[in-house]
Amino acid sequence: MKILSRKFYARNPKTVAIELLGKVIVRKVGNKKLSGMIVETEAYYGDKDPASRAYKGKKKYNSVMWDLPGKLFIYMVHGYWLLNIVAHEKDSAGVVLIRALEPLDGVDEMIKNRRVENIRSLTNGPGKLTKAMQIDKKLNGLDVTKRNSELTVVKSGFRPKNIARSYRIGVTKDLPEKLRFYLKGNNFVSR
DNA sequence: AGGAAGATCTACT
DNA sequence: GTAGATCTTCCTA
Repeated sequence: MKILSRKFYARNPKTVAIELLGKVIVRKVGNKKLSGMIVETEAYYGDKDPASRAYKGKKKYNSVMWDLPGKLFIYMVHGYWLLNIVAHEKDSAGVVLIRALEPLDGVDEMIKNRRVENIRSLTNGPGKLTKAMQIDKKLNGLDVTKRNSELTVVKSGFRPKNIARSYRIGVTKDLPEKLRFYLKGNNFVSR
């Protein structure tokens, strides 16, 4: 399957968030392959977005938000790592948060990582999928457009329809715009 | 030193 | 379905 190019991410975060639905995240751990289809995303802007990590300006921990589109931005909230992909037009900041996946390859391995039996609760939340796929701070800044990366995003045969949108989840200061996108009816969306 | 943060789990009504 | 405890950085004072 074809890896998404840098150009794909070099657009408005909202556009990228919508188009990432139905794509597949491939995580390589040693010789094991874990993968899952993206079923839920949220868009975050730069300094105009009070919920964004970029809102208060460039800091050491968030500087990758201004970096090349297609890089990973990973940070900790309430004890969980959250997976974001940098997406923005030239000279700005922005990311797309990956909120939920539908597991494809390596389900056994994910069950081991998560210590749950229920497939449905394996990756149906932003903190859960990072644990299932062994994603943490070490992958911050990783370029997902390179074929040999430990984590890549590829096209798939899925043609998502029934895309629904809502306000972002858990955000204390949201924008007056619906920036969460998910596949309606999919069993793996977070709520 | 103290607190907030894009969440999750558990234990209930 | 909601409520409360707890999770681990990084920020602010």
